[in-house]
Amino acid sequence: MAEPTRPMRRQEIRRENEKTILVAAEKVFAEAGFGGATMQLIADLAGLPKANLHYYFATKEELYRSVVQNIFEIWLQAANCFDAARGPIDGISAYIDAKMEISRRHPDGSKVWASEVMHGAPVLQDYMESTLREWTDGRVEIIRRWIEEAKMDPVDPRHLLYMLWATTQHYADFGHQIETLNGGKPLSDRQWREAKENIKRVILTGIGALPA
Amino acid sequence: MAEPTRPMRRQEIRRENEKTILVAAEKVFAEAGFGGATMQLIADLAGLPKANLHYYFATKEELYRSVVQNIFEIWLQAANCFDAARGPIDGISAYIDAKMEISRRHPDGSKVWASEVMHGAPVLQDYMESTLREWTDGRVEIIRRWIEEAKMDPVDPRHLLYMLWATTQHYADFGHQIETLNGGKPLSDRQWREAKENIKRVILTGIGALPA
DNA sequence: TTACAGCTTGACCGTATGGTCAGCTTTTAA
DNA sequence: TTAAAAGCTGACCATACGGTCAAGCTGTAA
Repeated sequence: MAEPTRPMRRQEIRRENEKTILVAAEKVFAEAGFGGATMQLIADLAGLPKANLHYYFATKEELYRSVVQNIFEIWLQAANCFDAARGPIDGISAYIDAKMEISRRHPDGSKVWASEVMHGAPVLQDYMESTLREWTDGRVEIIRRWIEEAKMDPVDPRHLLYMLWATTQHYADFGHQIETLNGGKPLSDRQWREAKENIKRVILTGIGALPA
Repeated sequence: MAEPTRPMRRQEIRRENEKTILVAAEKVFAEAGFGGATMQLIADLAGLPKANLHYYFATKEELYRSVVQNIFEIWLQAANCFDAARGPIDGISAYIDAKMEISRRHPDGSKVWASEVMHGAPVLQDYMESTLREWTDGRVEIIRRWIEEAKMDPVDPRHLLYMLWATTQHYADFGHQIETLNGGKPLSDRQWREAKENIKRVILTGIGALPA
């Protein structure tokens, strides 16, 4: 755009094209599902010939796997909020904020992830049985400690985690439904803030971390 | 099975075949998504020739629409729990029970519904803009009254509803993830009961309907 | 018994899709 | 300057899919 056809570095070309393709793919996979997505659709959205996609990603499955792994990384990063926290108020608040931000900024990625899990996690089974399980076990331990230290009521840590996942993820996966019920308009900044505050208040109060 | 080829009534034939096809279709759509599902797969699972499916359901879209409408009916029925209730404890408890029962008994239907909404509700848009909106507005009004009557804290009714939907639906849509984290085994009767109780306690306490 | 309507199905068709490839252009490094 | 490596792409292919249809079968009602 700026410079008239400055020669691109190999590295740049690769990085840029892979990025372009991944962004397009994420959107198409989110909108149509794996089965409904076509390489042609992704290529059109990326503004590249279909054969070019196959140069960077040998198969549709490989491209899909890349998209799913990408969002999984983001998802795991949000996990860190949990660690440094001194108690449930800090930790869970930060986690809800982080997950809601993901739902807002990466709704397509969230949908792809949800779709993947819903269909039995054909490509992510390994991750789920290793990384995800470890992560979950770690947080369960943290929550258990909070309960021992009387920082919250004795709530089953796993079901609490599911509740956090479900509630935050819902704003991405069911965003269309929420939008429809919101008069066809996306949630405003204010509404997102209210959503976060409601979730935090109900859950933190519900587990006895905040005074009722 | 019982009688050796007793001649079937026309009505019976139709009802039975439609039922068989719908059951098979629900499963295949849930597992593969609309795009990934094939009429052949559904036919095989139903134990009928593919051409026979097209006799009862002209197109894949029509079959899909029937499946989605079916689950939507069930979904709406659970709504009634809300109505007769005298307060949030009764109403929300019953609703959580009903929705969790749906997640347990109709996980495939739940997934199809989730998938449909995630992909922008191409066939259900009308329902969402009429039936679902009316239903939602009605419950919002009920919750608002409960708040006025000081039966619960002033929580935003919409975000509370989303929380109920999300949390209960999660056990169907992300059932595979939950199962994986449960050591590869489905939740037991006891675990389902614990799930329900945890959700109820956290939410009802969180909205100030139960004493902390 | 018969004639008709509804049900069944193997064979078939057009199309769209994932994937391939040969030949071209551009970058790179010596 | 040059030759190899990397990137690009139009044309092509085999397959699988949704859908059709004509011919046969079966329940129904007179």
